[in-house]
Amino acid sequence: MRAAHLSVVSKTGQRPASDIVEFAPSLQLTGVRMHFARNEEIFGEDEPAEYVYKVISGAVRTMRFSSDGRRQILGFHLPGDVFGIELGDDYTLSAEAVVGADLVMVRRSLLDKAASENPAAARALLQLTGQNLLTARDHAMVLGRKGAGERVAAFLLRLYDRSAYKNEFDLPMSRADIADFLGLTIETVSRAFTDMERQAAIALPSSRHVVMKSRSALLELEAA
Amino acid sequence: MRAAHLSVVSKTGQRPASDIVEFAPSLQLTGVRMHFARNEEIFGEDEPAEYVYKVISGAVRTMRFSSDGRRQILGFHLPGDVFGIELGDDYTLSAEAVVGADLVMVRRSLLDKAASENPAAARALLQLTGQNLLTARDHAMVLGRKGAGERVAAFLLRLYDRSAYKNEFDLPMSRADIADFLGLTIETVSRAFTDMERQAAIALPSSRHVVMKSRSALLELEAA
DNA sequence: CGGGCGATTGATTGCCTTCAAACGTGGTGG
DNA sequence: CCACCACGTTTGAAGGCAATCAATCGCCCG
Repeated sequence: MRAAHLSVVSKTGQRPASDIVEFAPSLQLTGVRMHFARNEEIFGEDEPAEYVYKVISGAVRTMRFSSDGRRQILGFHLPGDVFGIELGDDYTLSAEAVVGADLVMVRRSLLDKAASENPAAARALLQLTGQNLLTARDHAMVLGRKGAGERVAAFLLRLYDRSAYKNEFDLPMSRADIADFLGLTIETVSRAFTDMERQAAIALPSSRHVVMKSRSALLELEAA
Repeated sequence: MRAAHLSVVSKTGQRPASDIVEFAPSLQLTGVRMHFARNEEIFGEDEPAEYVYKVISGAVRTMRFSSDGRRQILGFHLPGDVFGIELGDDYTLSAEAVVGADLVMVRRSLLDKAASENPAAARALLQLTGQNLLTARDHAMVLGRKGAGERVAAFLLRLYDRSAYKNEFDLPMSRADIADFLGLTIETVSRAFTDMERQAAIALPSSRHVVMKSRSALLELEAA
């Protein structure tokens, strides 16, 4: 599983197809489209950072582990998102497919070359990194200063804003993923969902499908 | 206080002096040296991001506030550190001097110009942003998955590693600052210090002076 | 010497975790 | 087709850790 992408053949047997990744209007690079199965590793921490990825469909989680095995999910990546950008030689986090996912992988050397030759490309790369930084800081705010209910509300609101703006959306990730993203436990996340349903802020036709019943109620629950 | 830097004269009456900031060996820009008094605001969130700063002496905290007033400190900046880099028009966080601090402030337009004209400068700017991202992710790990004692131990270890490598060092910031950085309360931080002293991992001749007695003990306390 | 602020310590509360059990659902094999 | 199993989720009960509330201490400065 670990080296699946090195051979450019996923263990699920998908054939690669050439594709184009648009990092920005002025930065388009060719890559290879790949499919990863649910829970399949895309890359691991400390491996050489050879590729950059863009999500076509599905969802990806990036994460780090502490020495005693605790997992912190640093982000979820949805269609259109780019992940796996590194400045050093190795990945500083791991990535796995949350559900079956189609990705385009672009050789990192291509991106580096574009950035060094083309100021607009360099600018786009900086923008992407800067955006990641803003997101990480927002998340630090959530982790450092919000209670359980507030964290889950913030999570749903952010996911809602990122989804194609419909009144309802699917959660690609499990309660365990959400818990490890928010610094909580599975049970606490589950209870928060139940509470929000009880308060008629959302409805849960199934555990992975969320109906927004009152965005403003969620905003209040987010509090901070 | 808020607009102190716009006139390039601190309210403490220091006269500015021209100075050079080295962002990287290949990126040196001229700026103005300024002094900020303890707790003086350097810039505020949503203000135009007109300057970038480098710490000459003292210490600076960058932070954000939630709507209900809770404060999250995102980082402490010590001599040699650069802060205040933004990609958008406005600052996305606030900065204050933790103790009296000498800073060099460089017009952001100078940095942008250098980055757009000089690939090495663009590279240096990207590196700085990327380093900030790594730091933010490390901190997310601390906030999301560590207990109180572990957080304080991690904080001390990181500060120790950043200090001129001596066996002891001063804490420029208050317990309240540490608490708001680690997502804890003043009391919990204080108890963690007391515990570490009791376990002979550190000594506290005064509340702001730390003597490293056993780095390995602290590493164990950091656990994750 | 007094005042004020930051830090420490103690007592109690409360929220989240932990431990435990039951539920539901999707997939598989009989 | 249905029984059964596995896994994810929900729910309940109990415990623990950090927050809160409260008081004292110590130190710097006036």
